[in-house]
Amino acid sequence: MADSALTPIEIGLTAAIVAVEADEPIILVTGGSGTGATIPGLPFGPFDPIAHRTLDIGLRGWVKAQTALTVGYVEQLYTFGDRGRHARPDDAGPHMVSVGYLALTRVPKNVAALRAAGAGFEPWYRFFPWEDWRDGRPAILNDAILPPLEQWARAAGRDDPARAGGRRARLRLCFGGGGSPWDEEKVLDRYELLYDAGLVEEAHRDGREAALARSKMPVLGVPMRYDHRRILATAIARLRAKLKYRPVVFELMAPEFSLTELQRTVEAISGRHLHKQNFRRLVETGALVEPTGETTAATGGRPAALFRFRHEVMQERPAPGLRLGGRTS
Amino acid sequence: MADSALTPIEIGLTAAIVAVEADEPIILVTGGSGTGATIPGLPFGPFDPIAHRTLDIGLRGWVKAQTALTVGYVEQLYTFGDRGRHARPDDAGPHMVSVGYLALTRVPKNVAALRAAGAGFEPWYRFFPWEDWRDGRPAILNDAILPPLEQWARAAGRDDPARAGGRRARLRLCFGGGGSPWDEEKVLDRYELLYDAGLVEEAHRDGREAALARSKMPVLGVPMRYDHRRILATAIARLRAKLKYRPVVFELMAPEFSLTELQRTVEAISGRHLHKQNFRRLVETGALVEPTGETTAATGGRPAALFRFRHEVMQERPAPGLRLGGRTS
DNA sequence: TCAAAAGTGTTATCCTTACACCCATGT
DNA sequence: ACATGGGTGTAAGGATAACACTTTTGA
Repeated sequence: MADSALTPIEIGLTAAIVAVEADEPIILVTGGSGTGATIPGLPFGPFDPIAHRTLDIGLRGWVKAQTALTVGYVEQLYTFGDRGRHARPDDAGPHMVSVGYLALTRVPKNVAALRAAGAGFEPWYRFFPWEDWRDGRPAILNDAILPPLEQWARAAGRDDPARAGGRRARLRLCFGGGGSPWDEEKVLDRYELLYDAGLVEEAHRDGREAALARSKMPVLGVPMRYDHRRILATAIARLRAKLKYRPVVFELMAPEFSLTELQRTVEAISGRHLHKQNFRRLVETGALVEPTGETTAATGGRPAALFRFRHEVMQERPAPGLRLGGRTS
Repeated sequence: MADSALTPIEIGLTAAIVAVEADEPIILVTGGSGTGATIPGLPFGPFDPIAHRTLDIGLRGWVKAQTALTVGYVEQLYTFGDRGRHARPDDAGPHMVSVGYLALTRVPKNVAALRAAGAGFEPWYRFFPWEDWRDGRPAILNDAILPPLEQWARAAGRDDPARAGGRRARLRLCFGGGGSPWDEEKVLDRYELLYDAGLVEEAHRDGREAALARSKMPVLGVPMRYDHRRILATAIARLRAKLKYRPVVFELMAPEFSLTELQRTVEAISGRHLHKQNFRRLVETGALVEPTGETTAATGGRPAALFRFRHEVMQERPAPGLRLGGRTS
């Protein structure tokens, strides 16, 4: 309980750097599909306590130095000290703790610099295809996810009926069904359930091949290095939640935008459709934006009025966000 | 962006271990008032990646070993890598990153064991007297907090009027007034504001004595070692928020309790009064508890019916908590 | 003149808030 | 009998969810 000698460990800062382009949320990955054969991962950098006073400053430091991106909003997500999760059981290398971060940015002009560094932006729904409900319930759920999950729940019942019930309840809470609605914020819970059920490649890699090999299931979504997909799941969940009570969307928008563009961006992140009128009322009654007076030549149809974010709201109201209510629309 | 050598750092796990006794939230502190002359701090232990697979397991490990407490709920709060915050500028010791945790427990029987270890439970409002609104607005706000804070906001206006406006807005958002209500969840924001204004001892210690010495202000609340009070503020804020959408209160209750006891506990944590009928309806419509059939000989007055937590809710509904609405009652 | 997207007005419903009153026990 | 805390029914107000329709441009 008092001071004692602490074990030396290395600390890495892992970032989910998010932007939105063409109504698609994208994240910066290294070693992705475009750049080579290696499995994609999130960018990360070491934390050097001598050069940087705080973890946040350290993160901004290496991101700026290595990617030439200007990240605005930065938020710490979670700290993982997992051995036996992203490390192999026989791994005897130096121990590492990684601090996960969410960072928001605008889509950059000079993608060339990133490509040179072996990095690029990828749509995040490649890694989580079941999270995009904008065109209705994704087919992958009924085709490839729920059947093996239900089998996984049943499988526990052979020895222990109560455990099967617990698994079924967990399944229902995470993936909806049986009265429970789909909750777009439970991204991490769903990923962890798939991990536990051995349906994502990472579970295999971490030594759970038993479950995976036994069922010969197709692996769901594009896997990532270490536990980076878990960090990305945390980032998506946090961003989806934060949208509702902090005006963070605007970090992802151009300085001027139409209300439909704003709605499309919110929909892209939260992965579901929103009711147009209600969305507009929320934005309006929240006094989150102000008209610039300009209009834009639309992609077709009537030109849209342009708006900009009212920075003042942050000093006016306690929780200025888009309190998107319950279900779909 | 790729792998590179990481700086070795030590990692400490710092825990805010919370219980509630006699309608008072208490936390475990080391070196507190009862035990000696040293300044109180939160208990902490090293993280040993060899002995423990994850950070959470590591925390449970040393808490169990050193305090003989059974902590139920455990939640990671935040990771601080601050130099220049809890360390002195001239500090050249080994660098340390501390991971803050919130842990909930029942009040223990054998306090003797804790005392022997130089630890004990203290009411958390000693460290944050302005956070307890159960007997109405605390006098300390008007007496000792708001006047110097307003002066601090005005002081910035001499060179830079806009900055004074920003400070005033921040003050209003954190401490209410001018239409903004008091938000009991902004515990951390308030502490950080007081820190920035030089009104807590920790700011002095960290090298901000200028502001403090200039105004010769009385120091607010009992200070703590390092940045432990900041971690405690984070813990209180998180717990107050979590109450509303997760049934965490029950970790702090005896297995059987009356509804008034439950309400008193929630009030103790959130630091404000609740409307009796509304509270009961919330508990009832939430189906969070079930009657045991027993009653208890009350402290006076009619005997109260006893209830127990319905563990099943966690498998039934998505976010089972006490959705305590807006203002006071 | 027609397609395509922008933009608006209104109503039913639920949830939150607040009120005021009755009950059972110990002294 | 009365003080003390336990326990309940019900109405007003506001926020949310859902509805269908008009307007303005480019092809």
